[in-house]
Amino acid sequence: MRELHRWANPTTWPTAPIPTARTETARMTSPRPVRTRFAPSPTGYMHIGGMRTAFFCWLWARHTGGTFILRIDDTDQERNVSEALQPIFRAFRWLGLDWDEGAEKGGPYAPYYQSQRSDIYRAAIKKLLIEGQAFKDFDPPEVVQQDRAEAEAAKRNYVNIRRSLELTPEKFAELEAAGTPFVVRLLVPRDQSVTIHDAVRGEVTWDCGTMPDPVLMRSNGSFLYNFASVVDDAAMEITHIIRAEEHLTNTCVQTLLFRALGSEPPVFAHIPFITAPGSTKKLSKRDLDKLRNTPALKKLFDRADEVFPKLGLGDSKSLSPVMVEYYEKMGYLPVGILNALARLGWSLDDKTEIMDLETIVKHFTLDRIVKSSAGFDGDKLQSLQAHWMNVLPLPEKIAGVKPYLEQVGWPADDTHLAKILPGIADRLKVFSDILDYAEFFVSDDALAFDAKALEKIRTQPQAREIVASLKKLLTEAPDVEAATIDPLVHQWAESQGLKMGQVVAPLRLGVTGRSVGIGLFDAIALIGKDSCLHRLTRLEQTL
RNA sequence: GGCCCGUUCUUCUAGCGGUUCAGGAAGCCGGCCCCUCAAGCCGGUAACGCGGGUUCAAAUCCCGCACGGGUCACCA
Repeated sequence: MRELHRWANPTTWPTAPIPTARTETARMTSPRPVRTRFAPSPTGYMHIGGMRTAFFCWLWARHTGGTFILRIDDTDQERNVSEALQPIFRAFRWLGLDWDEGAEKGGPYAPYYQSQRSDIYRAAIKKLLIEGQAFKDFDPPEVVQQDRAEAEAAKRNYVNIRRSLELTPEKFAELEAAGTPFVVRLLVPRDQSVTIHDAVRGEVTWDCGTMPDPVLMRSNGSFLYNFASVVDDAAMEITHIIRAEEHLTNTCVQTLLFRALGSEPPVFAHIPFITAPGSTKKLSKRDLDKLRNTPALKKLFDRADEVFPKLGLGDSKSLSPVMVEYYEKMGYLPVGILNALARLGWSLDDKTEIMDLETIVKHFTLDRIVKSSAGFDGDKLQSLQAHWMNVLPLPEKIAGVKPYLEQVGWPADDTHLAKILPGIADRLKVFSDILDYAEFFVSDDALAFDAKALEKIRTQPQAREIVASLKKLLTEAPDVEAATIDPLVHQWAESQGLKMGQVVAPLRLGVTGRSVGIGLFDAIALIGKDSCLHRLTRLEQTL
């Protein structure tokens, strides 16, 4: 107990650098170089909405030639911070969003973990206490709760009662001497109001008369986010705080804190939420069940349930579209994700949709951020992704697809893939889509015939005879290049008075095991004569 | 409930008083192409929350209302 409260007397506190106020002249002579930060707490995963916020911070820094900082808000040190941080770093690295200062990198304002900055917060508390801008509140939590309950019952807005400020100096000294627990609260100037000029929302004003004095330091000596965050932003010379709209209300307190600390508040930019399309609720990991049923997201969930089990990665519950990792594991391209994220609440002009990173960086400005919330549309994402996958050079496609093939035990060499991938062409939207093309990778006997397609062929008249004739045709063909087989099959169909559909369907099923896929004659050429014949024989036997 | 924010097609958005009976993209529908699927091309679909002002003129400015959201912790 005693140890816990050794901070009771400010004069015994260690000194640490106190955030310094920038001088008026320095500010006026030249605009400060932009410094933005993203400050995640170690949650064990990276939320797609958080990623978009981080992206905007990064973009603003890159657009202005400024500095982007990754700071860790780990004031609750319960969990294993290092482990819970890995997915976050991983997401940044995967997307290619680098940071100039911060966790795992260091920099002139180190440390960048809040858990390591207690001395700095302590010094700031001391300063505020000495200056009378903050005060010790000895009211125990029960009393505060009681006050709050009473205010609520009376339908009054709750404002804390400053009993500790009414104490006589003697009583105050007595409480201190006895080591009575206390919290430190900011003394809110209740006769003032706070106005900010938000870069996105414009002028926003709050009346300080109706707000409680926020707690800065808990009775156990730890600090609150709102306080630590401002101390850090001031100390790290952050010029632009770009963050989600949910923090807008915090901004009043934080502005007051910047002022109290003698620091010029940075420019705030509160960006809109990402929601589920058709809803106005924040996209949250908590209501996955609702999300999976929203039309614009359903496909993403369904695909996860199809693909992730094959890869031994669980399903859409363990790896859902609200997590950045979903996209990485599914085989999306960073440029596709970034393009989609950029278009969520920001636009370049009235028509540009396809943008690479360089274009986005070049044009990104805060004033073009939209004010209203943005629904995360899986279809739109998919279409952007499809574009970028389509323009990806072949060697990169090969490299992207290989890990998936290895994972399911269908290894293929580059030469083989260099033939197959151009055939699959734009049907490959994400790398894991390669898993849909078993026909090019599995052995003839391992190839499964699609049940539905098989049923359909069975009901088709003369299916067996057609397959038998096609086998003969293939056997006698000089080669199985598309340019050879295509006309041969056409001629034969014509000679038999058959429509191409009647001929192609069984042939496709036999050769690829499915009723859909790439151009049939290209498929035949890729699979090769022997395999095609072998597979057709198998089909004959099953018919 | 107090305070704060938001509201243009199903979705993402353009629009900052006239050049817009509102433009682009995704979706959806139809057509072309075609051995299927995908892509591509062509065409179609569909919006300024409501009510008052201001103005010669309003999606655009002002005021109400409604609806949605956020936030009100010794959480982050």
